[in-house]
Amino acid sequence: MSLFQDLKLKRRKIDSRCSSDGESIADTSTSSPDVAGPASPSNRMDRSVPSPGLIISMDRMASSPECGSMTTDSGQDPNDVGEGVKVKEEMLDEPQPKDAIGTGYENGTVADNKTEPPSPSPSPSAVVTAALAAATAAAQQEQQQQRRESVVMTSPLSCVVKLPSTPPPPPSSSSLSPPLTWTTATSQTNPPPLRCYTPSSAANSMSMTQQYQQRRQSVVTSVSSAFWNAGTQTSPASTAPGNASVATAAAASVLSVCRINGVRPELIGGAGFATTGAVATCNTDMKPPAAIPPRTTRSAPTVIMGEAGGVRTMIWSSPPCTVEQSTSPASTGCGSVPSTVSTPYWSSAATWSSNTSSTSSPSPSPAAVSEESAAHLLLNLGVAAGHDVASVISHMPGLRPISGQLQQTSVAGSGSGGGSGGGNATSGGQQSFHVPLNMERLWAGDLSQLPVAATHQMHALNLTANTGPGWPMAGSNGDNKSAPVNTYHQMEEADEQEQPMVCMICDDRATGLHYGIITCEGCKGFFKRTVQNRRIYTCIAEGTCEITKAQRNRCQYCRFKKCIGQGMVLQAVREDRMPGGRNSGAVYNLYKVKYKKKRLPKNGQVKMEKSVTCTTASTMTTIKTENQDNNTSSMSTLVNGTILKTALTNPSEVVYLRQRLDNAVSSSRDRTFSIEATVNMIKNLMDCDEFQDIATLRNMEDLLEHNSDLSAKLMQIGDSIVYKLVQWTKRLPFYLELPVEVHTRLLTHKWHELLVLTTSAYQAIHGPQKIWNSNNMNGDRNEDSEFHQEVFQNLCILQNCLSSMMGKPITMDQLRQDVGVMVEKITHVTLMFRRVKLRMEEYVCLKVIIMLTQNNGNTTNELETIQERYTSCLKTYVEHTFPMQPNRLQDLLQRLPEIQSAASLLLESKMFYVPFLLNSTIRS
DNA sequence: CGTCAAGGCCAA
DNA sequence: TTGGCCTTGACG
Repeated sequence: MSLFQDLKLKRRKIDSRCSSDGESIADTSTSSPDVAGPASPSNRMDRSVPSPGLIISMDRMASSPECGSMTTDSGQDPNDVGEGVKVKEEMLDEPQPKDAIGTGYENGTVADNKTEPPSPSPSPSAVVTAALAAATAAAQQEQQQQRRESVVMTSPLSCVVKLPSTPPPPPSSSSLSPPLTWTTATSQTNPPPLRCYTPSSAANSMSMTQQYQQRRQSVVTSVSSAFWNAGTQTSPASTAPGNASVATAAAASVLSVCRINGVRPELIGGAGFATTGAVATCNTDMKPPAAIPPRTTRSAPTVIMGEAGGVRTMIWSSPPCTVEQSTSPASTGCGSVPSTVSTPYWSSAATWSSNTSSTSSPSPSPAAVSEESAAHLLLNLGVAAGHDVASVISHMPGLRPISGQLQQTSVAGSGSGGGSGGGNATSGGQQSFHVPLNMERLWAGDLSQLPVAATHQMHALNLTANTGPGWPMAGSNGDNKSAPVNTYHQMEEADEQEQPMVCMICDDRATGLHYGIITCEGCKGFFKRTVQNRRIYTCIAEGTCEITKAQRNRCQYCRFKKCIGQGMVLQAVREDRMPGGRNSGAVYNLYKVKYKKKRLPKNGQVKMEKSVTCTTASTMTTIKTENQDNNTSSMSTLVNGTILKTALTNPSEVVYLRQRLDNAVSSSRDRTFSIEATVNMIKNLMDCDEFQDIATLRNMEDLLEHNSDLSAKLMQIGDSIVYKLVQWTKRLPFYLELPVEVHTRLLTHKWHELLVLTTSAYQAIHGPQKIWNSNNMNGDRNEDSEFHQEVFQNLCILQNCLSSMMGKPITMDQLRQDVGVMVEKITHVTLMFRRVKLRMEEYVCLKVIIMLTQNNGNTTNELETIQERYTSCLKTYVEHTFPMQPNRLQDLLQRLPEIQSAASLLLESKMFYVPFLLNSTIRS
């Protein structure tokens, strides 16, 4: 008997003994987002949905200008802050994990000037760097608290609310005019630890109180926005009725009122569509561009289930093989179509939503969902999805489960019931309400669905979260040889040869692991045929048909939905239909069930216990060590034991562990990725990249028009840049693969290179294609002309912007002297990218590569490994996509030093150039 | 070489 | 169309 049989048996036995499992899960649903308080241990499963306490607190923070009033709560004297340094110390004094502070913060302070790159005007770079560090520090805290799963949700907030409520005494130095604040106000003897406390701003025309309020709010903004928005789909505003973000409302609309030709869409599977747009990033504080639509990508056959006229139907989003252009690598793999947006589900859903309001829908008219309800729904998605969503929904006017009643889950499967299906909606722990699952987001790091996923994984593992004595989890050292364990062993051995494994879909006799879960031959074949032939099923009932061995053929729709819900992986069905062999690691990573491949020995239980008996606390350390030692073996170890063990000892960590495992899987050096894996990796990168967002700064008009508040505007832009970079970092697939302090260090030292690359790439990809760019006989001279024209154009734009901003003319000579070389370098890179028709796929790889490039020789194995991974990824992509351009990869990589050089000049320049250099929208 | 998870075949 | 059985081929 293989291990999955073993696991199945165990689960069944434990299920029968631990019927309270579902109750314990359901308990968490009682925690309302409206109730401030520490995160419950149950909530720890969810890495993304803020704890209720967090949400409320941040809402208060964001809405109240008197955050400082909370200082009394933490015992701080509101007046006991005279300068920014004090603030920094307070922030650092927070009872947070030491490693949550990290070196990045220190690097980010101007006080630590030795860590700053040489700059004639260090303040500007330090300004952004410090803000970056501040925001990242908050992110660190968040990540730490998430990793540690300790209830320290208030810690990041404390660092904010401890900001003094009264202004610091005016600094003695500096009486510079506002426009020069950023460039020359830096006093080497009195460096601002945070850009918000730049002493020079004392010269501003506004009162010190006003300045201070502004600065404090700015800190609040930078810290809070980076914090709350990290990987969560909700915003603090979501908790404020009437103030829910557009994104939140849009997402709620997707959940509740969208129609495709009258069909309520319901994403039930596939790599799915992923949006990194509004929902994930909308921030009322930072005001990201509202005009930018949610960027949506698609990578795998995606199935949308909906209903029309009471008939459940299933729609293949689009023929996966026809999405890609002929030049795209994905043309070889339908299972992993990348990149280009094609009929995005979520964004289209928003459109549908808006259309719904103006057109009559054949389906029952969508209930008007209040924003408050929508916010509540979103807030509860992660927490309640795996529990008792119905109870949540039932309290929301206008919201109802799809089909108007509880239905078989599409996410967490049918639980212990096996073939009990959705009819039995109240069985313990069984999810009864359909919640759209965006698996791509989940795998990309958005773990807002984590409780569900964890539950799912538990089911997939055929285990329960029960960690009671009935489960042999610590037997290796002999200290767990309790009677229950022995009893269990005996029972298990006795049952082992009696009970066959059962299909997770229909409870028929299972024959093994098929497409990610344990199924029978029938369900295996059914799933394969459905995916291969892209069949469309409908359910004449309500999409809640029970799937058992006897009834499985009665409703294909519900059968397939259950397949998806139970975790069968669409991508595992091979596009090329090649028999035998193994699927790629990328596909295998999507599997819900990972188990020991080798048969257990006769006394295998003992050995297996050895592989799963580490304590949870040592899990991360174990992984890290394994990664450092040997990727292959560590992966094997992870697959074999760690996830299983974690599932046993601490189910809330399973998904996190899976992410580590996924990273480990793809961490093998010298690995040549398949094009499918490459496409998936690139797609993940693209999903987390706010390309436009970062290359098109907003509020430029404000910056140009109101020079009285210039420093504040610049600070806001700096905040925005920092915020976006931090958010990008946190969405990176390998985010959890590196310590937070490493991320901080990388951003601190690489932000300018990232911005230059982003700007150049955006200009090349989305910028105007100059007319002199084509059809000229004299190529060299034409390129030269193009270059000089573009440089001149950029300088003119810069000149106009600066003149407008500063209220006085800026001579071109002065401009050339200051930033001429830098503009030339950036322009050169841009032109090169434009000539080679740089693709987004390449850009996102270059971005990661350049960030991980260590110029000081301090390259670590981890960074190197990740960088090599994406270099290999880029190589595969380029070779596959541009087979006729053998030098393309080299050409692209050769731009990186140029970017670094330009970025270095940017760092040395006056920082008020940055917005204009980076903002692609003001060009052309 | 055994294992295992793909796809294929074909009778029902 | 289903599903039991077979073949295939990567992997350890």
